[in-house]
This record gives sequence, structure tokens and C-alpha cells, in this order.
Amino acid sequence: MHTASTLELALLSLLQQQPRSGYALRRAFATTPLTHFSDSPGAIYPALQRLRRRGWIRLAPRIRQTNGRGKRTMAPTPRGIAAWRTWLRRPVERPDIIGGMDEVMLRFAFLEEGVSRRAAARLLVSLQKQIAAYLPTLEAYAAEAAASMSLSGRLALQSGIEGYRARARWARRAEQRLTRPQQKAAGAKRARRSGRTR
Amino acid sequence: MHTASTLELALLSLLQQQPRSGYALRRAFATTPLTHFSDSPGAIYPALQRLRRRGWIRLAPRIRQTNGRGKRTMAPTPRGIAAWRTWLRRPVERPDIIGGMDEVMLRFAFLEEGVSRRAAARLLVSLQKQIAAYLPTLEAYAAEAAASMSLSGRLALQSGIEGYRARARWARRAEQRLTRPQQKAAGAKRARRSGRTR
DNA sequence: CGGGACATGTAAGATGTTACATGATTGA
DNA sequence: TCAATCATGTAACATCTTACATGTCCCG
Repeated sequence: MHTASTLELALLSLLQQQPRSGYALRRAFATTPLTHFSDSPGAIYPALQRLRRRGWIRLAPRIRQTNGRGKRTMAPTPRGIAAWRTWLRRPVERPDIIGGMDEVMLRFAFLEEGVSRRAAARLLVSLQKQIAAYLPTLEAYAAEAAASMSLSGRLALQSGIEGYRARARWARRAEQRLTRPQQKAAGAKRARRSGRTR
Repeated sequence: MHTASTLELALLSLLQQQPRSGYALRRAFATTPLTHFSDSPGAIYPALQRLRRRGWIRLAPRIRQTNGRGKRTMAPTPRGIAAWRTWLRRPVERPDIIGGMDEVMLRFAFLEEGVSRRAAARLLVSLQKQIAAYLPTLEAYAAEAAASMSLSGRLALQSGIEGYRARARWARRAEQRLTRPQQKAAGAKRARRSGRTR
């Protein structure tokens, strides 16, 4: 199975929602704050070409082509969708939380609509596990290195540690929200709670 | 003034502490959790060559060259230090907090030893300002888009918003720690406070 | 004397950035 | 008609990844 760049996966995530043109994708990146990808044509059009050559997306049946010199609307192929789902399902590994938290959050954001609420909850479990495994390493380093660091250095390190702790807390809360749905403030929809979480 | 990659700046930050060889830099990245840079020779040696060609670092007087086929120890030049300080002093801008928070934290971590405690506090002020300016945009988007998003999508967005809020709170606390230093718990070292920090 | 850490590099390839090129459509 | 927005792309360049190449030193 091909590996894909984060940009390609983000593109696929948006196309899976609905067929779009390159320009529409650019605008989505420019106006969506989820994760910031470049909205530059020099990144997006080549990425779309790669996806097309790989057989993950294709030109969608032209709805109308009123605008521009021909709007080229793209849609994912079944193989593209399959590859996307495989990516979504990947559990969180150590390297993901060190350099690639953005990618993890992108995955989580689309996991429910791409696979299932259950799968989204599972990702949060593996995320919590990885953070729990990584934090002691970080804390040990902080304890050991603090003496030789400036105050601003220590504070920066502390910020990183607190960031991980906050992320883990969020993951725990989010997991609960996903696994035992309960009524929102707005009216008493569904007051009972059926057993079986997770 | 040349623009430099984050890796180059990180390299310069470490060399400024003490002259090191490429291998020592690689190990620093491999064992330091501050920000994760690649410890691959294919990234570091070319980056060092670029810095050398640019005149920002030079071969340090060979202390001893017992090991390997000749350990090449590098040290920053005055021009390198000047460029590094210019980078450190840059206030936080909008793009920095969207895609480049790692770089901001790297800058902050070295600001005290590179410039001054005051300058580190100033960076935190501009960081808080940028976050305060960006949060309403994010929140407005969340309020508007929530209806059309899955629960996991909403939770992911919420995580981003909470992350910014947590970062802003940290910045406020850190700024206080930097601007009014007070004695640490460990013994009454230096009970008096002379004016003038930096 | 063999393996692992020390040590520096190159080559091929993927990806992204910045800047430019091109042209249609729409509203003031 | 002029500018803005829509729309798609390419070219040059920088940077990073992965994999390989090479050789030394030290310890068991």
C-alpha cells in the first residue's frame, strides 16, 4: 500500500465528503482552521495529479462546466476510499505524538464519518496510551536537564509537558462523549441510558 | 538577511551553547525532547554545509581529533550569532501560531540565553496577543460549522481551541515568572532582589 | 578479531514554497 | 472596461527522507 503525504490524505478526506475542484479544495484549506495546509496551487494541483495517477481519485462526471477554463471536479475511487479508511484506522504510535499530532487530529476528525464512532474512540485510547508512555520520558529529561537550563528553557519544556497532559485529559473526556452518548442540554431527548460502553 | 530553516536555527542554537560536531548535534536531537528534529545525517550535514557557506558557522579550532576520520567541530561566527539573535527577537505573528508553534517555542526556549529574560517576556506578550486575536475566528468557525460536523469532528476542533487557550494561560503564567523573579523553594539563596534584570 | 558506537558524508527521490503564466466570468 | 474572483497549472528552488557508502576506535 502506497504511503501518502498528509496533504494528500487531507485532500482525500475532503473529496470523500463531496466531489470538489482543486480551487474548492484550496479555499477549504484557506478558510478552515482545522489544520493549516498550504492553499498554494503549487502544492495542491501536483498532489491531485499524484492521487489521480495512483488511482485514488478520478475526474467526477462534469456536472456543469460554466466557470473558468473548465472546472475539473474530482472524486475518490473505491480504492482511494479503501486507502483512506486504512489510514484512518491506524492506531497512534510514538512518532505520531512527537512530530505528527496534527495528523493524528486530522485522522480523528474524520474517523467517525469515515469508519465509525467506535473507531474514533479506539484512536483516543491509543492516543492516551502513547501519551502515558511518553510523559515519563519527558519528565525524566526535564528533571535531569533543568539544572543546566535557563528559566525560559525550563518554561518551554514545561509547556510541552503540560500540553501533553492537557491532550490526554481531552482524549479521556472525548472518549466518554463518544462511547456513552447522552442527551444534550437542548430538551430531554433520550433520557435513558442503555448499558454497554465500548 | 537570509532566511533559514527551523533546522538550521536549531543547529545554530545548539552551537551557540558550545562548539559541537555534526554527530554531537545529531545525538542532541535524538535525545532531546524539546522539539523533534530529524537526527538523520542526510538532513544535518547538508544543513551544516549551508550554514558554513553562508558564513554563519565555521570549523572550530580543532581541540583534539582523536576520533573517527576527523571530528569536525563547528562554532557560530559573529555574523551567525547576529542572525540568530535577530531570529530570536522576532515577535510572534499570526502564521507562527497557526503552523509554526514549534518554532515559536524553540525561539522562546533560547531567548533568555540568547538575548535576555526581558525579551523572552516580550515574546510571550506577543504570543498572548496573537492567540487572543485568533481565538474568536476559530470560535466563530466552530459555532458556524458545528451543525454540519460529526461529533469527532467537533471534538477535534474543540481540542484545537482548548489547546490555544491552554497555551495562552501558560504564556501568562510564564510571563509572570519571568518578569517578577522570586526565590525558589530550595534554600534562601539570594534573598535580596537587586533591580535590573537582563 | 568482530561488533557496536563514533563519525561524516552522498545520491535519489518526494514534497513543498514562491513566483509566475494564463485565461474566463462577473459585477461596478 | 477594469478589477476582482474564479480556475488551473508550471518552473525553479529549497528542504527533508531514506538508503547507502565509508572508515575509525574501543571493548570483550
